[in-house]
Amino acid sequence: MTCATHRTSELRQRGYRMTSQRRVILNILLEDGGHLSPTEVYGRARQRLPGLTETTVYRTMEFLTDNGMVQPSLNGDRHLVYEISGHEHHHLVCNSCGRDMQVDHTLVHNLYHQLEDLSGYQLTSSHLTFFGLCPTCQTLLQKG
Amino acid sequence: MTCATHRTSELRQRGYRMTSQRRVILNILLEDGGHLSPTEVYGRARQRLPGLTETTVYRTMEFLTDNGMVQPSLNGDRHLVYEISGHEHHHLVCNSCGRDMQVDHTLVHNLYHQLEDLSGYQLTSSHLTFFGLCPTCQTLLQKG
DNA sequence: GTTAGTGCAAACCATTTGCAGAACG
DNA sequence: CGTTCTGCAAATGGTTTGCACTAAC
Repeated sequence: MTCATHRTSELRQRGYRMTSQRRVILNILLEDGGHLSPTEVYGRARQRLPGLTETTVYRTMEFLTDNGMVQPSLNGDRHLVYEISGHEHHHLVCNSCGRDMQVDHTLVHNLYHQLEDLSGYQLTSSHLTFFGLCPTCQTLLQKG
Repeated sequence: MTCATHRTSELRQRGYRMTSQRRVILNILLEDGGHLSPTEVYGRARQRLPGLTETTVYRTMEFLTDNGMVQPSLNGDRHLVYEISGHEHHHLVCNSCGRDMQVDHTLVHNLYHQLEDLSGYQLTSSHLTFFGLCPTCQTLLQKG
């Protein structure tokens, strides 16, 4: 079963429909893998789907968010951006040198299950950033 | 040394000034402890400081963010909100209705230690947000 | 006195809404 | 066929900008 048909049936089960607009927007987010603003999504999607409107992009982003397929967040300019769900990446940032280490998602798995059990929520994604001092900066600070 | 004077000297060291506007806004965020939108901050701050403008609130929020004193994030409605830095509390947000549940920090404690052991980092703080569907919205979506 | 910061008013741009028609299943 | 979904156009509202004035130090 392909990615697209899987998502289609997922929507159908809930009484929604897979449209060309939703398919194109999903593919754009999948291909990019990063954060895109509604305007950026619109700019790319209209090339594949002339006649598409920004209104539809906004409504689609909200719809996909409600269905757990995309994830909203803020970019550095405090503007709304979206990324496809399922690409879990977490950050471990050094306050001193700014080094950013990726955190393996398997570490977070246990926490996920504990959270789901305790809250009743069905988790789809997360944004985790940890701040601290990396090993190098710890020794540098100790030397003074 | 009080909280306010500490922040004042912190700013002064960088060539900035502590103003009544910045002090009031910081206090409001400290007292609330939660997430406030620029409009909410404005609504509360103008009561203590008549004549304050929304422009100043926006500029102050950006300024405090750049100086690490407040933290921007998204609320459930995908709107920009701010909270004071240094409060260790984590979020569990429903993608559908926006309900936001607090996550007990003790849950995250284990993860902290695992991360420190594995990475060698010395953790100081974190910003954790989990997304998913709350129990209510899970049943609503299944009905369609 | 010098420079950072604020108020004001206007512009800007992202986002939302109502409604009629099109498309999906 | 019925309901969901989209396009259109217009309104809304959050956010930004330029400039003259005020206040911090």
